[in-house]
Amino acid sequence: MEAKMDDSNPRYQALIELLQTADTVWNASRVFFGRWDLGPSQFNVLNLLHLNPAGLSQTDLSRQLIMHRSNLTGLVDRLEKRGLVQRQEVATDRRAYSVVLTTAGATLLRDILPRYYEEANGVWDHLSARRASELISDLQQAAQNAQRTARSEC
Amino acid sequence: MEAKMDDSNPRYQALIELLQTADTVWNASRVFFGRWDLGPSQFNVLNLLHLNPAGLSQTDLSRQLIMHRSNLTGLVDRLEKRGLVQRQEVATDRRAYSVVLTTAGATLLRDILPRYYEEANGVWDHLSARRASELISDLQQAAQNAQRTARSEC
DNA sequence: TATCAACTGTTGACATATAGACAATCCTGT
DNA sequence: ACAGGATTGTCTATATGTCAACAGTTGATA
Repeated sequence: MEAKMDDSNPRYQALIELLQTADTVWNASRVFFGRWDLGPSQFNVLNLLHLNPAGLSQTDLSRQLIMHRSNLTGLVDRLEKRGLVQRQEVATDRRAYSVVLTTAGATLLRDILPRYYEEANGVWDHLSARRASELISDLQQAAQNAQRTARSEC
Repeated sequence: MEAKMDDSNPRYQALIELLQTADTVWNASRVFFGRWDLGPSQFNVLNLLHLNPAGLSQTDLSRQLIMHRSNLTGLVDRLEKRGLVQRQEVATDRRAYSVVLTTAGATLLRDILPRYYEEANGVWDHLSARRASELISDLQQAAQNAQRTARSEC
């Protein structure tokens, strides 16, 4: 017996709820980062560079952020204009830049991160650490299924 | 004892996973709707109009889609240019339009919806209907927490 | 070595999102 | 009746995302 497939199906509802919740969380993060005049994507770049002090190429960044490399041009432009990151030439490859955090960028990030973790924690206040782990694996499975679907589309 | 708040905290991981999964699902939906040359937002508009045959004003649409009304100008423009929706003047309010599905729009939607429900179902294949319901309430709670946080920011 | 495919960052055209300002219109309270 | 505040859709500027095309660079192979 196949599951009923319409807009009253709980799995469909769960998908809608997933998208809406993520949108709400994303918007809340936009408000949060607004305090420092940063977008969530700008923060993600800073955060990645913080985890990779040696620097990352724009293509590396685009892969980790799961977005097209052309986005990184403007994203890094704006961060560089504010002096938070810096494009460094790579001796071994004249095509690529190594994007690194500046001192100002690192300082800003040290200000943001503790509050960020605190806010993030608050979102799942009602969840035990154990349930959080279950949730993670459910979500990962869903992402895999969605990606499989998308690939089979091509 | 406070929970440890850094990037190894399972609640933080769950938040990151939520955002990544939603992004993956959203991208998969973009690929899916690409078959009909529609963006997910365009589909959402059509879907809402399908549920409201009497039509909705652009402000109504913006509220249900949780986005700024100015977005609806271009969104409805593009759908109207393709003949999928129509702006109808409202007798009782000369400021507002009533946006309605055209016959072509309804036909297109009837083609899309069954396949859409099927794909949506596939994303949560691994979840029982019962677990799906639990997931929904967890997500709703998270959305509430995030929104509360965002409001207290202002 | 010469060539050619793959990769790098940039650009342009476009879709989608925000925010703020605007004129036209509506509604409410006096 | 009318003044003033709220609402509606649109416009602009800006940020963010897609994709395709591009030139310059790299590297592998004949």
